[in-house]
Amino acid sequence: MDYLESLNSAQKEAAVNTEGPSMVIAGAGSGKTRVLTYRIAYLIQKGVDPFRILALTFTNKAAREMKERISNIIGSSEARNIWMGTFHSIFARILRMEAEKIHYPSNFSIYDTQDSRNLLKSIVKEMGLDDKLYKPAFVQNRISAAKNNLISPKAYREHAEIMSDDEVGGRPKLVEIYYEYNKRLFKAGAMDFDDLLYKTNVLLRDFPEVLHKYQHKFRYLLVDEYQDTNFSQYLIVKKLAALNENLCVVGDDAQSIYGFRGANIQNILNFKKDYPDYNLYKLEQNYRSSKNIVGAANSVIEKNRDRIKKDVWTSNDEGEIIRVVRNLSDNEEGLFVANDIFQEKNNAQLDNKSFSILYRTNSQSRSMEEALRKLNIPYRIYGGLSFYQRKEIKDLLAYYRLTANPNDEESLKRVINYPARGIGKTTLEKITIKANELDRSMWEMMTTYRDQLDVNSGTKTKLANFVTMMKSFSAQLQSEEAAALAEHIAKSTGLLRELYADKTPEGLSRFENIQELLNGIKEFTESNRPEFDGRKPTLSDFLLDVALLTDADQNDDDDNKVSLMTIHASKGLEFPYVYIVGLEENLFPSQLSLNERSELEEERRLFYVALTRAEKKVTLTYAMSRYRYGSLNYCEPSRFIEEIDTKYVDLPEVEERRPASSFDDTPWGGLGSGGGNSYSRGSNFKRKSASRKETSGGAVPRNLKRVSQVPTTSRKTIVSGSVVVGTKVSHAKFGMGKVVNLEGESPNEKATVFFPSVGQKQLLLKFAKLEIVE
DNA sequence: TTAGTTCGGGTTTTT
DNA sequence: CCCGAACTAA
Repeated sequence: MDYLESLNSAQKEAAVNTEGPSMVIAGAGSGKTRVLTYRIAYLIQKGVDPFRILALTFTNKAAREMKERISNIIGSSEARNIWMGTFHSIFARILRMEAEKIHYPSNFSIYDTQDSRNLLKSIVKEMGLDDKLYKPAFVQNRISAAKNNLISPKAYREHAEIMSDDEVGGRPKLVEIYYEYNKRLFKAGAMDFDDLLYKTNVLLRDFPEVLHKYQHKFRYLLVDEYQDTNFSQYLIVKKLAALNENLCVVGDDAQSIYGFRGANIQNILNFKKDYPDYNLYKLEQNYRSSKNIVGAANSVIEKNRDRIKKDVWTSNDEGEIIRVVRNLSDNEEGLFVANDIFQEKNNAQLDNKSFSILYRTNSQSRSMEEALRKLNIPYRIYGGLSFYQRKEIKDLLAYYRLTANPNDEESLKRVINYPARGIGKTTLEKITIKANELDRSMWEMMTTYRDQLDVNSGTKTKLANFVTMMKSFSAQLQSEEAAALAEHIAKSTGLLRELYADKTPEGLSRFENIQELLNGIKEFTESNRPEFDGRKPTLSDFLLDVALLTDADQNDDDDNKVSLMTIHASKGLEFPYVYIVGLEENLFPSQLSLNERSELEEERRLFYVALTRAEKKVTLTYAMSRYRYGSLNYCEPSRFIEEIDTKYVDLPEVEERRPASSFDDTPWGGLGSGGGNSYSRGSNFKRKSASRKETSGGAVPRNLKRVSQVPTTSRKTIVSGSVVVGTKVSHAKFGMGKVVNLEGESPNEKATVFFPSVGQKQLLLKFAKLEIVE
């Protein structure tokens, strides 16, 4: 077991003390995954049966990679037998096996966020409630929070505080929606994401023999990213670990970024209470990042009040100082980043995969993508609209789900008239109403109780045809292999034909996506995973797998690409060069976090996570204006920038009297022209932020201030209307040029100007202080 | 019933 | 800006 020698003493202690409860508090980049990997490898080499190890990870990809590493260490494929995966996928598997105990079909459907939102929408409508008040997203969050805290509809009604919250908010009927929502899920044989954990708790609570079975089965429990577990998950772990208490949780309170999803840092603090004689291991040496990055990250996280004291340090090089780059607009921010990556790549002969661009919201990826495409830099976006959320994929999957579980209402509604079969809204409405009346599922109304439907005979025939088709699929569920049945369904429903007929580029790509899905199913059918015990996987096995896939789980054949993702998605990853973009007030930190200290602190932890992804170099960027809701907004730099201890960071110079000089920071300004970007440790920057604290109100007055500033400084410069195509102008940096085009409306007029020295540039008139030459 | 259009409203992060 | 709901015409 010489592999253990590569660990430092704290890591090694954490890896080899396998008995009893232990908690590993692991600073960013401190080799947490290594400890977890080695600990499991060590267990197996000591003779523990892999089937008796349960390891809960944050993504399925993390699980897959860890299994691979363990296999390499122990030199056998035994590792594949470990129960390793996300909470959701592991317990979905267990629920499948135990489903009938809680009166669910073993083929229960898993509703994703969209499905459950649609269901809520129809419930609100059916109950005749105002959907402005009972917004589906709001209702969904409220119910999700309840479920994550194991509050049943009944407990919800009896909870005075919750009920009065709803009352005050003008939503007294929320609890009724919750009741109905659960009822409908049950009737549809479906669970939402939260149910997978909730129902597991019910199962372990109401069936002692089941609890005992799994307590005995799982002799060793490991939980990664413990800081991101919610109460529901906490309780599952506590129950399963109660017998052997061989529980190891690993986490870092400073990286807790899923509070919005019910994650509770208290779980880390409670550990002490639940297991008083636990072992605590602190991993504080960072192996990932340079001294500058570690120092910067530490100086930021110190600003949080709620935290466990930790002293993360590194013996790595000093490294490069953190850059802050200001840009005029979101598009120019993208151009800057793309140009900068291009340059860094050439200077140091680096791979694309050394770079990562991190942002707060998915919508920010667009300007980055466009700029990268312009320079032909290959990139890959993680997250956003994932493959499995695309319409055509969801449509086909809905057929599969309906085949496995005909009561699945959301799937039924999705496909009953796609491709068009003449079963329209009216018919569907009639079925729903009657189904609610008789307390039956829609499917039952279309089969057993079809006579009771008040529809004309033509429609009845159409319904009967649909039912016959679906029944024929269901009949083949057990006999046919997943891949064969999947293809059969795609063809005989007419869905494939429909997409094939569409020759638009989008249609083409939709068709390709379907092919890709079918290929994926084929691959799945041929994989022979231990959980199938040698039997061939069916379509419903595939569905379980697919419902819980994360986008991060997607593999890419060619992985030498720049990575683009949200900071949330970057958790656990590392890159030599990291660009954190959009560092603006109201974006990062998010506008919605500004009212609560706890939420602002979560944003700060998010920033901490972003910084600590980097090994060598961090570049922070922000834009002075950004398109949001389709219109231009002015932005202030994020408070997080100035929270970094100034010795680790280079701030841009801000010349207050000449805002247009920010052109110095534009990509073309910096590109090639060496000293173009002049930064100093910005005292101006500081001064500005001080004034911000005085107006401690919201964003609005600040933005107004910024806008009104502009005209007062534009005496000699071009104002709207004073320039036409052909006008000769002069720019402080680019020299003489000629206007070749004008677009946009005042005050956002954009001029395309040709400069002999640098070529064509797009300039916003109100920023670029152009002087008219003739 | 369908397809095509307009209109209004909403946008954090994710299993 | 992008989506879905509502409306309109065939």
